[in-house]
Amino acid sequence: MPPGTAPLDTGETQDARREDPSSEVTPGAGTVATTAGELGRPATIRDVAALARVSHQTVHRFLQGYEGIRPATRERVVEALAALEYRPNLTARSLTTGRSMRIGALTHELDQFGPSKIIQGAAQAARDAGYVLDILSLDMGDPEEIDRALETVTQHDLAGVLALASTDHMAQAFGAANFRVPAFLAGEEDEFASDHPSQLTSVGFPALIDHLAGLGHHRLLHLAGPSAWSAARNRARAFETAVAGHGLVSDGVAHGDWTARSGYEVISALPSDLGFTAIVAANDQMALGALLALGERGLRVPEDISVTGIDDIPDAAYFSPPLTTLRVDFVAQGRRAVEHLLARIAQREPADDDALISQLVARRSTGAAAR
Amino acid sequence: MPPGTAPLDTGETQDARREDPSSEVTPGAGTVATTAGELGRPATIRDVAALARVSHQTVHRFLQGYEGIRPATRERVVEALAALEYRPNLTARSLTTGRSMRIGALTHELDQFGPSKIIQGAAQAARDAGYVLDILSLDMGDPEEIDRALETVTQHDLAGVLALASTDHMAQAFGAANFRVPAFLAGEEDEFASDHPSQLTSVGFPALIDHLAGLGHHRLLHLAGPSAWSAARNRARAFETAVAGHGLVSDGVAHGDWTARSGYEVISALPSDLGFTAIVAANDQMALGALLALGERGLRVPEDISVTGIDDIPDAAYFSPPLTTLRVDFVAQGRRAVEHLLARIAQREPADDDALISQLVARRSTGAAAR
DNA sequence: GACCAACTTGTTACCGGTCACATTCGGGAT
DNA sequence: ATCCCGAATGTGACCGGTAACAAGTTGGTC
Repeated sequence: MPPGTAPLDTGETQDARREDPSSEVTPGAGTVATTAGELGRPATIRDVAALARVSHQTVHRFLQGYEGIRPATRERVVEALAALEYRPNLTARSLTTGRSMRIGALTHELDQFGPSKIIQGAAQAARDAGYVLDILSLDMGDPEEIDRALETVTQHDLAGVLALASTDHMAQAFGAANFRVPAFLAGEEDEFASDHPSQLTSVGFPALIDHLAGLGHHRLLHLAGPSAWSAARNRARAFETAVAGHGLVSDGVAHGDWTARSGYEVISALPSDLGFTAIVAANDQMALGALLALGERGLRVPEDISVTGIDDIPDAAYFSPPLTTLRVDFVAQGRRAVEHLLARIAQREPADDDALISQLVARRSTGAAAR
Repeated sequence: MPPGTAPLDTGETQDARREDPSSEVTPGAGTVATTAGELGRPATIRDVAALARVSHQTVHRFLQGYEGIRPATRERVVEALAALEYRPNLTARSLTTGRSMRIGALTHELDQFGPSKIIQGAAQAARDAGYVLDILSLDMGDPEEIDRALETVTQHDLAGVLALASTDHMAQAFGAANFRVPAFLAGEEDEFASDHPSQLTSVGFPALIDHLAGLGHHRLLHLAGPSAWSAARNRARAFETAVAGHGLVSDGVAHGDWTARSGYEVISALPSDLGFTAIVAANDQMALGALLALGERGLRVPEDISVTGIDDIPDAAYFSPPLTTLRVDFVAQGRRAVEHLLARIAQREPADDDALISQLVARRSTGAAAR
């Protein structure tokens, strides 16, 4: 279903008004009493009250779901509400209550699979709880960017802030920040650790290494992400742990920057005599680059060498060959982060969550070790 | 630089307060006069005024950049502002002014390359203009989703709404909606049309077809997107036009759904005797699927058949083989959409924009036509 | 029919900026 | 010194909800 693309147009425009003089207006009933949908200011609670010939407070009570309103009164309110197409002004509401129903999400690299999926999950969870997720996508690289974002955040009164930090730099900046509202600083979900509650080897990083070991691989190369990323470190650590646990040999760690290009370059630069028989890339993109580099070196995958990724991006199933990888549930991570934040906002303990466990997805990029 | 992934953590938390009793408090100067960063209510304009021994209006004037404030007075205000760590309350501001500095962006499929890049550009442009972009990612498929989103939009008073419609369904829903604020409904940027102002054949869709023609290809297959997407129709139309313009033969149009899977399945399902020598996919993902399917059919790319995509997603350069494609500037599209909206909000004419022209990126997936 | 409690409804003030208007201040001219 | 005028500053109301409290109704009881 998902499209690969969705660009924009020359721009149809539309006006923010509508002709619909379907309702009656009480003549002289206050300043406004505009007809529904007219271009004038939207109806307020007092306009509704005037039309219904009650006090604004009665309208307010109705909107709050208060039961003790006489049926006759209630009916007039309902009618006025409909006639004026009343919509509560959330700005005014949050000014008095001091609470808003908006959560700010500070993130970056939104064009990447992981972050965007996390945001998707977070947006879902927020919406389910009646909140709106305001996404503030930071442009890293600009050092002032974070400061400006924080400034923004503190001004738009938010119910809470979700700070999605991927790198140490961001984590540090967020950690030092004074958001003035409940904040939840989320970093890397360490779901690859082998000391996980679940001892199953059929899932998670151990499953991946187990899979490779079962195919006869002994020497493995880890193609890691940049070490400033907690995700990269966690994955590298999980790799080492799992390798050691299986009595295999790590042939060292090469560092890329998550991109396919870096995977390509790292593998291309390797000396001609590869000591390992399998490459465990820290994400699918780098695995993609590795596949290309291996092909150019005349090595077949998986006959000569096996390659695995992490994430299971949608395209991974259609690489040449289709990539064996660990599926990560980013959406759940985003949802969980919001739930934690909501708990914090409500000043209650967050629900214990199940461990997120990545799933091994075996495809054709892994095969029996050569010779 | 971009990461392939960025998951979350077990959740470091942080409190929204800070110990910093660095500033002096005027004893008894009003109700508040809290020390900076304390957990009490944030300082208001009146708190600042009390501390500076001026009226709230003077503080207001200062904040507005009013020049006519006596130096001595000004200094007291500046000090009070700093001491109390004053931050304007944008909620209160927009309540009175009736204007907010927030733009809502209705979109969907945010996990896809095109949409996320568009949003990135839109967020940039919005920020440059001092606005914040509130991203409302819709979950298509749920028919009520759009209605709820519209409800949300009308309640959170926004300066304007950017409706990014990819499909006819969404365009229709947005078109029928009453946003009550300036709105800009953006659809597919038709940058592939061959009747474009620019007659250059070195860019855009004609360049792609020209490239293929130059390699000796005569019969081409278009692997199109779902026809409910305006982008799919535009690209298909541009394909037909360009093909006709070069005296080539279109071998028909096959429809996918933008995914690699659909590209794979469509190409796999083709009869064994392919009449064409090149596949022009409407996006890179489908081209990826096509590459895999062709490989499985024993066809080499580009020796036996050439394949092209559209978008130039970052991974396309590392497909096996690297994909010849048209690079589309989604970021610019997003930026442009926001600029149009801002013009509409300011009730001025939008600046004429240059035509967006996709660039041919020739890589190794295209080669001389077989035989 | 009077009286009281419970139920309905209304009144007023407030949130934190902004706006329109009023008032006070300061310095030059007389 | 006095007067005047523009510059500087202050006052009060308002935006659209919400909250606290007050007032008006209703119904039941004696």
